[in-house]
Amino acid sequence: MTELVRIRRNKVRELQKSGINPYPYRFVRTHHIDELLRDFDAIAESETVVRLAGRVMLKRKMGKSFFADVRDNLERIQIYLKLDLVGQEAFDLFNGVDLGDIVGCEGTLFVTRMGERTLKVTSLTLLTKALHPLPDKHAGLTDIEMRYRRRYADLIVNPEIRETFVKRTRIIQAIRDFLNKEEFLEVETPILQSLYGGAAARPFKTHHNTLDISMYLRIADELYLKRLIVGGYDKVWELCKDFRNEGMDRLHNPEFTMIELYWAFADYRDIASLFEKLLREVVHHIHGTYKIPYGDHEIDFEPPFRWITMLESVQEKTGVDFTGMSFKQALEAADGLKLDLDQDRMINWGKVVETIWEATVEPTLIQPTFIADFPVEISPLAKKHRDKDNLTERFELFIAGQEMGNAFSELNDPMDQLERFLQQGKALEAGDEEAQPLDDDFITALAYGMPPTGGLGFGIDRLVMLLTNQHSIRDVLFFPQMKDLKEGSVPVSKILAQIAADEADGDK
RNA sequence: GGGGGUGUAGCUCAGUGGUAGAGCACCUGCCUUUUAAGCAGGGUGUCGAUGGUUCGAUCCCAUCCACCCUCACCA
Repeated sequence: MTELVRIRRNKVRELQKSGINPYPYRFVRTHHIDELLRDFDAIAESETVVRLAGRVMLKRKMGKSFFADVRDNLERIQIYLKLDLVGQEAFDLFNGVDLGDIVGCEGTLFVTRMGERTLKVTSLTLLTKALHPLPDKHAGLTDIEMRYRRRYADLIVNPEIRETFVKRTRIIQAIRDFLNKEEFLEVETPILQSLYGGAAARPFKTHHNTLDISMYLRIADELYLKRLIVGGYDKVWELCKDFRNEGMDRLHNPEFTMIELYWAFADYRDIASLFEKLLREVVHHIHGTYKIPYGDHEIDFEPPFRWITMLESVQEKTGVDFTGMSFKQALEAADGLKLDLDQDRMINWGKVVETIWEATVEPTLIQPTFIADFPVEISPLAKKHRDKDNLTERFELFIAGQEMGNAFSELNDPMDQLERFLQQGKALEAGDEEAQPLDDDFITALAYGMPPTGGLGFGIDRLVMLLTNQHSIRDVLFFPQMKDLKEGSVPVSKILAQIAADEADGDK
């Protein structure tokens, strides 16, 4: 490794000695490569002189000429460079070019004997010398750890994965366009908070030196957006980076992105219609159709999505209707189902229903399905159902067996909300690190009166996974969280420092 | 946290209780329409780390580190 870098570094020094800057400032392009390929015949026929820039990915020497593949943002093209045409200086320059170097080329287009569309170079500029060798030219970079740790290298040699991230951006843009059209106001609320809330999760804690107070990275922006509804905004939303100090796996990264939106004077049915419409538009915008592949499945986003209550769905799968049962009756009924259930979790009627639902219904929800009317015990931020005892006005949307959104008719009774905070406070004192602390100012806001409001939160990372057919959150994040490398790794900077030291010695 | 797997050259990977291998990359030479260009020559390595067993360990054992899968946890 050191030897490979040293060879390239020596080329840099040789260039500098002969007055060539291996890291120049600017190169004016006339075309991107995709544009050249699109209008190839016309540009070739008119012998227009074009200028392109990109990274050298392949290089073939043929005596007094070279062929090379150059890639820019979107496309690759072959360049042809021969001594007669470019002169000895440029020929020698290109002879020293390594795979991974970035070059600028000027020339005209032609088609080779083998039928390859090619740029005949008349002038060559080295734009950046790469000191680090590129991964193998055809095996590429497959080591998943290296792909996450050095995403830039992954993006260089696996250009198809760039598509996933472009789609991610387009998905967010489509959502933003939709919400703008629906007259939702995009807002920004604090990420750094002196008090966290709005979800059950352990926060990341930090310290503000000047104020000498503890601060937290937000775990949700719910409580701030609701304050804005109190303040009189009708429809607000935020693209929010949230941070949760919890386990990591295929579906969880400590830093992730959600969208939360709140809509005054609306209830959870209004939210469901809005969400359905939003997904329909986004899916169509990205795929041009409503049917998309995900793993072995084909997901059909053609609305309306199925709407079924949690209790109905349980009855459908188990034949048992838990409606109106006492806690004891529910436990007995659960026992009769002969499922392998975690008994410790089933501490009340709502938990029994949820546990059975998770075991029997959740994995079967492949096509978009709204599960509605959750038990009140497991829905502390949702308003009680207007007609049904022990239930709340809440839904979650499931697609491909994964939760894709969570919505309520929001709880806006300050007395009720205070009680729930006090309960949470007890849990916090008892050692439940995920319990929510009392947010006095939020209670104050509710005391001023929050109109009836529907709210929705949905994870962007998971939506992107769904729409790009990816199965790990790390594949839709440019830079997923990784542990630092300690033993056994030799940082590139150490190699460069060694070479710098050797050069200093040599110059004496 | 439990279970399973992986870690060898810049990259992709073989392999062995006795001085470490291939392809590509890289270096030297030849080749002016090649294309995974070709031909001739050259191994550039902390075998993830630390201990142990052994005359001798990359290999066997222990501990640790990183990553992946899975279960548990998860408003």
